[in-house]
This record gives sequence, structure tokens and C-alpha cells, in this order.
Amino acid sequence: MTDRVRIAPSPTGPLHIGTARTALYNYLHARHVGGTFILRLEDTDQVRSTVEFEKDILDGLHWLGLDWDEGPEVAGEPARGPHAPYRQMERLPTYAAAAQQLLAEDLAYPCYCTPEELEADRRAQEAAKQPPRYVGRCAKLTIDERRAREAEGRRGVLRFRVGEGIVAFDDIVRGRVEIDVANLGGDFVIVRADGTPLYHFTVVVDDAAMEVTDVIRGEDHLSNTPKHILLFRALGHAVPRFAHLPLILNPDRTKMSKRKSQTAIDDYIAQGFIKEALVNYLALLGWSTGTEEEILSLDELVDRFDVRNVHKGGAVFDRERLEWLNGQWIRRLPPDELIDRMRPFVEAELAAGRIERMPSDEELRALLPVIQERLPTLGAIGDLVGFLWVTDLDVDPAALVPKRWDAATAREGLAAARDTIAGIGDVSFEADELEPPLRGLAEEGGWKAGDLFMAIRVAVTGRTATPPLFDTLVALGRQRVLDRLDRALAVLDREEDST
RNA sequence: GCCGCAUUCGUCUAGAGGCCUAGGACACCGCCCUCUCAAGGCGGAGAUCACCGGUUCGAAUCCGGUAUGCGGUACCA
Repeated sequence: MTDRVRIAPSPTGPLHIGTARTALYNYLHARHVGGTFILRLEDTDQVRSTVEFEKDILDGLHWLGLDWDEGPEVAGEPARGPHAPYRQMERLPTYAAAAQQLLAEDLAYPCYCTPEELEADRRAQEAAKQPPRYVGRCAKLTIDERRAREAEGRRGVLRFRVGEGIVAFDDIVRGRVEIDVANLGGDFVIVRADGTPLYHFTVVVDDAAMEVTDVIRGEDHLSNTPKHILLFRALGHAVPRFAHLPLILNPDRTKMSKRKSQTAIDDYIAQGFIKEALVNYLALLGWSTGTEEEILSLDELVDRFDVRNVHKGGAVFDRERLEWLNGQWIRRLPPDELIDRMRPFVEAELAAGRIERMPSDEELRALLPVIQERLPTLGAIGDLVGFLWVTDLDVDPAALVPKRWDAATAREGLAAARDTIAGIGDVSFEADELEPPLRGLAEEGGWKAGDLFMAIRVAVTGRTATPPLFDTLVALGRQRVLDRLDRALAVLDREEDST
């Protein structure tokens, strides 16, 4: 049988970095071995699950390019795959049947303990320095006793009998793991009093029903795996293989969390990280090719991926490295592609009022040679060249005066530069045509070219760090360059008056 | 507390008994390039391979213990 793997997110929050990586590893495995990648929504936590989160997760996975072979119906699109539905709240009858089966075979039993009773048990165990576990008060209730509770109007939960013994399994990444059933905390609840099933139960029923062969998931489920194995056996199903992935960590090495790190994929998208970089980075967080290759596309990753090489230790999420990879991938984007991906970020600048007009695609294309290698993220576009799309520039008078110069020199230099530039015709307004005369001017004035250029740069852009000056002048256009130089001169004059 | 898992430069990692005076990358520092900023090139600093014992002619690699960290221990997933 070919491998069947799945990603089973819970729509209780936006797509999380950790979920994205788990999805990626499952996807890479499926594609590498020619297996099937299934998406299943685990929405049994009705209190926290929302359709908005569900959409967010699906959109995020699509954005990353992780397309599934089998999954739920979404927005009119019918469900794909032979085991629909793929949304747990639509599979309630399946769980009810499985629960009925366990109950009939006495592998599970109704428990009528109240929250108060359970809380008291827990407290007593704590006081006695015992590990918390269900004491089994309802484990041996007779049929009559059960009826009596029901008659009192009590609604029981369903508990699974864990029995005793050692549960062992060979985890693909961790090797052999053995856990004594005695440490599982006693018979655990598989169906709530309101009849809805719990995670440990649904995950097993579904993995069995969907014929999942390899469960590739986060390490936080490692300790729960014996419960799953017991359930698979009780239900009479084959136990799948397990591969527990190392956790992604906060800088303090605790499990990555919203409190301490940015965990939503959305946020990275909004900042201008591109999917190629995110996929590449996530793939290498906890796995490596074993070679020194590190810039890898999704296809190249598929080609090289092997779950058996996944690491055991957790990995700290390093944003700096992600940014570096992002820059690498931005530089590899074809021009049209870059423009398409950049446009929303320029639009966002416009919407935020940081620029005043939307540049055309031609304008953006002309800029590409000087900005492509200067963008660590797409969101940096406004910061880099936003000065091109505003009418009035705020210029700090102090910045107009290069370090080695005084105000008078700056005034003189800028005035001379204005004349020189004014003398260059519109048709000749190209980088190659601008540089020689301005260098000549610096020489005549006895200035260092760098100082003159810096004064001009600040005058026309308002910044000390910009793309190359002459390309920048061309992008601004002759008239705007002259206007801004005039304004800068006026600013310098005003400063002089006020001192 | 109990159970489980983990531990190589600050970070991501290479490493499957001799090729390791531990390699690469990010970040950091310096130099080159250069009109600034990037990008790129070159170089540097940075790891007693958590610790202690053992096995072996030889251990980052095998075994045992200790420590530390993390995860699990819900009518969350």
C-alpha cells in the first residue's frame, strides 16, 4: 500500500508556524514517496473553532503551495477523496458508532463522576504526592447502577479502559519508545457528556477510517501516542507508523508561542516574506539534506526529503536567518513575478498614506535592477524607495550637510549641482549621462565626490541610504530633482536665517 | 510530583569509532568592491561536541549514570 499521510489542523487560531511545518513535512513525505496527502479539519472543540480560522488555515496552506489530495469541501468545491467528510464535526455518526462498539465490548464505560468529585480526587492525589489519575469510581458500575444515575438526570462521559501493561512503538525519528500504561493517568474520556467526541478518540477513528499509514506530527503528541495505540487495537485497526517531529522553539527554548514569538503565517506574509523562503526555511528547521545545500525549492526539497533524517532536538526559530533566505529568494524571482508580488505592498503603503500615488508596472520594472537586491522583504519597498511616490518630502536640514562639510559648503554644492543638472536636457537624463558632469563638478569645487553626492541624495530623497544616486535621479525625473534641490536650498537658507 | 523526549559555535546544522587540530550557513567583526545602502568576494572571531564514568589501540560518534531543558499528564488539540 502506498503511504497515506495527513495534516490535521484544529481551526482554533490562524495558521501557526508549527502547523505549517508539520504540513510541509507531511507534504514532502507524500510527494517524495508518491503517496497521498490528506487534509482533515479537527473542529471538535466547538468553543474555540471558527470558520474564519478554518479559512485562514486553508488559505495559508494553499499560499505555501502545499496542496492536498484529499480534503473537505470548501467554498462550493466538493470534498475530494474517498473518505469524506474530512471535517470532524461532520463525522459525528462515525465516532458514535465507534463509541457504541467500544461500549458494547465493555472496552469503554459511562462515567458519572462530577467535576467536583474529580477535582477532589485530584487534590487528594496531589496532597499524597501521587500523580493525577482517574480513580475508576465508575469503572465497575452495574447496568442497574448506570440506570439509576441516568434516572437522576446525570449525563455520563464515556471513558476508555486503558488496562495495564507496556505500550511500545518504533518511532521513525525517535526510535523505540516504551511507556507503561500505569502512567497514562487512568481511564481517559473519549466522549464528552454532551456527546461530542474528544481528540484522542477522533484522531484514531479517523486515521483508521482514512487508512493513514504514517502519522507525522509534533513531538507534543509523543506522550499521548500510547493512548492512540490502545485505541487502534481496541477498535480492531492496524496501528500506523509514527514520526514525531521536534518542536519549534522560542528564543528561550520553550515551545514556540504567540506570547514570545510571531507564530501566525499571516504575519509573515503581511511583512513580505515569500513562500519560497518560508518553505525553504521551515524545511530546514529540524531536518537537513546532509549536504551543504541550503537554498532549495519545494521541488528540490521533495526530491531530497526523508523523514528518517529528521532531527530529535527542538529548533529555535531564527528570524534573521529567515530574512536572509527571503532576500535570497527575492533575488531569484523573475521580474514579472517580483512586480506582481510587490504590488500589494506598494498598495498597502498607499492605503496607509505613506505614499501618495501608485506607480505603474513600467515604473516598478525600471527600478528592479537597483531594488531587487536591496529588499530583505517585500514590505521593505516603502522604506527603500517610497520617496519616489510622495509630493512633499520632509528633509532634515542637518542631514543635508555631509559630515565633512559645513552649511555654507552644502548650499554652494547643492546650488552648483542644481545648475549642472539643469543644464542636462530631458532626453539625456540617464544615469550614464548624469554621472560625469557631477563628478566633474565635484572636482572643480574641490569636493570629494562622495560628499557632493550625499548632499544631493539627502536633498532629493530625504535619506542617507538609498539605491545608487544616478538611477535614483532618473527615477525621480529631471523636474522633480530640480524642484527638490530648490526646496533643499530654501531649507538651508531658512536655517541660516534662524541662527 | 510522575512519565517521556532531548542535549555539537549565540542560532540553524554537518557528523553513523580513526578522514575532526569538529565542516557549512545566519548573525557578528575586518578587508576588498564602492557615491550611501545593499548585494557580492576574501578573511577573522566563535563549540574543552552538557557533565562524570565505562567499552575500545582509538569516541562528538557505543554503553551507564548525573545535570539541565523541554513536552505530556483536560469533558483542549
